[in-house]
Amino acid sequence: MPTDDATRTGSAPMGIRARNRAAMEEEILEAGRRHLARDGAAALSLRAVARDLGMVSSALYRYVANRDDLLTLLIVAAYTSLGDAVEEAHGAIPDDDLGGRWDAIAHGLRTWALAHPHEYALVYGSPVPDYDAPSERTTEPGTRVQLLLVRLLADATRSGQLATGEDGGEATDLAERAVGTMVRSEFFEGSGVDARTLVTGLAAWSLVMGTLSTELFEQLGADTVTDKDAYFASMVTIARRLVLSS
Amino acid sequence: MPTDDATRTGSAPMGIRARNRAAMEEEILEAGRRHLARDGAAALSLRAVARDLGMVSSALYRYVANRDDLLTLLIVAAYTSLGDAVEEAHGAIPDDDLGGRWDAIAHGLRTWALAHPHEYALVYGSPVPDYDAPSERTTEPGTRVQLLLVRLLADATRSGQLATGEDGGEATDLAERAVGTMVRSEFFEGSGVDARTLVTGLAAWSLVMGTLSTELFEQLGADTVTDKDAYFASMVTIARRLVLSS
DNA sequence: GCCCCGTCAAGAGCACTGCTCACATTCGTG
DNA sequence: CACGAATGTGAGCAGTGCTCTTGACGGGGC
Repeated sequence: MPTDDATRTGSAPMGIRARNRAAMEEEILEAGRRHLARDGAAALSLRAVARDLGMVSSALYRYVANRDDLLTLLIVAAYTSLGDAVEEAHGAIPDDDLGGRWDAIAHGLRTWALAHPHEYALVYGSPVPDYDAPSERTTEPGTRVQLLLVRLLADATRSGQLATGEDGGEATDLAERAVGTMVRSEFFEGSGVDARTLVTGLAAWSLVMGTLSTELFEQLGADTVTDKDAYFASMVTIARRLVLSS
Repeated sequence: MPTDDATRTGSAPMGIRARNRAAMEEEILEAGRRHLARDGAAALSLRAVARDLGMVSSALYRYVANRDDLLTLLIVAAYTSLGDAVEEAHGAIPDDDLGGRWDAIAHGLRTWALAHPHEYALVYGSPVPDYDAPSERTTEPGTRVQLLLVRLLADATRSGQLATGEDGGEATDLAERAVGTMVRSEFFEGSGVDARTLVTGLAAWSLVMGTLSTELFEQLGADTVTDKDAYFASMVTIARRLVLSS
């Protein structure tokens, strides 16, 4: 009498291993995403995923090194899904409509986040305890949206559509200290973006992310905000005016 | 031969229950906070804190209904600790120095958050799976900082130190739709704060929270920001200028 | 055609978790 | 002082991640 996972009732009728490895990995990711959507990252259970796939938990280790590895797979999947969604929304706007591009990025982010709240929490929420994301696998897919932002900043700089900050040298000094080396890295090579602009752009981004996190993580209180779409739109507008003059 | 928690070696020599209930609850909270700081909320283990206290896990249920209840206790403790810290920082600034008060609130928040990262994540990070915070116990302590902000907005309105937004009626309409009923609630009774101002204030707050979450949850990338203090100060300044003219 | 070895799944087992319950002990109060 | 309420104990159930041994299968080399 089996004492482990074999308590599952039936199904998985024929030739599990007929499905080749790639398909199996795809199926695991799919099941993982289902469980993520239902229970969240911290409660993600390898055994449950295995049960879902009609196999015993230990068999899953043929495809996935451990729970952290599955988490990593889900993280890059989330980043990819998010990147695709935001890039698509952004791509529908003409290049010279900078304000429209900003709005498209922000609202695209929110639309995706509302559709995939747990995946949003996975990548932008509090880190999962005892899990370190391997940066060599996650940073590149996790930078795609930020890349759009930087391009937007560069285009705004080039076309002279940056918002005019009236403040003096104090803020510029602070900005230089904060992101000076970053703005002079090869990443910003020839973009014309200066530290002051980058900091403002990051502020706009933080404003949007903070708003979104507050909404998704339900810190708004129940009846404070009546129209969440209008609320987010207000925030996006304020953030846009921080960066762009148009 | 015991199979459960009794594998602890010794100690707890005399009269555990000599310490009265209140002291015991305090001790449980203390130990819970230690474990929270080490392992994070999602990994918080009742058995581990019981072990820490030199008793068997089941005994802990005399004081705490279940894991969620312990979590709730830790949440209100975190909110209280945060509220105390921020209120103290804010209290050191003269009432008429509105900009100073804003900075004190923001930097007070960050100082506390850096000192208690896991508690910050507990209250402002992604929600713990399968846990619903009982709002009747958490909202009141969780609103203290926001209360300071609202008072600041009211004072700025009263003394005419609000930043002058140049944008037209569109943004005002949006703001009205977003927080209209909130700004007319008894909470804002007689404060003079209008929807447009409230939205701007919430934007400033979201900007700060977004910045802080990004820093604490390590989404900044390793070598992007060189001077995190300067970075945060930049953000606080930008946020302040969103709201205040001074 | 056969055999050998790599791939894959199964299941047992270890250490941990939350939670419940029957039992024992002890304290404080009537 | 005695009794009842309060408190601590340990066993037990169901679940978790992960490891290890065992066994079934099947394709490539001879």
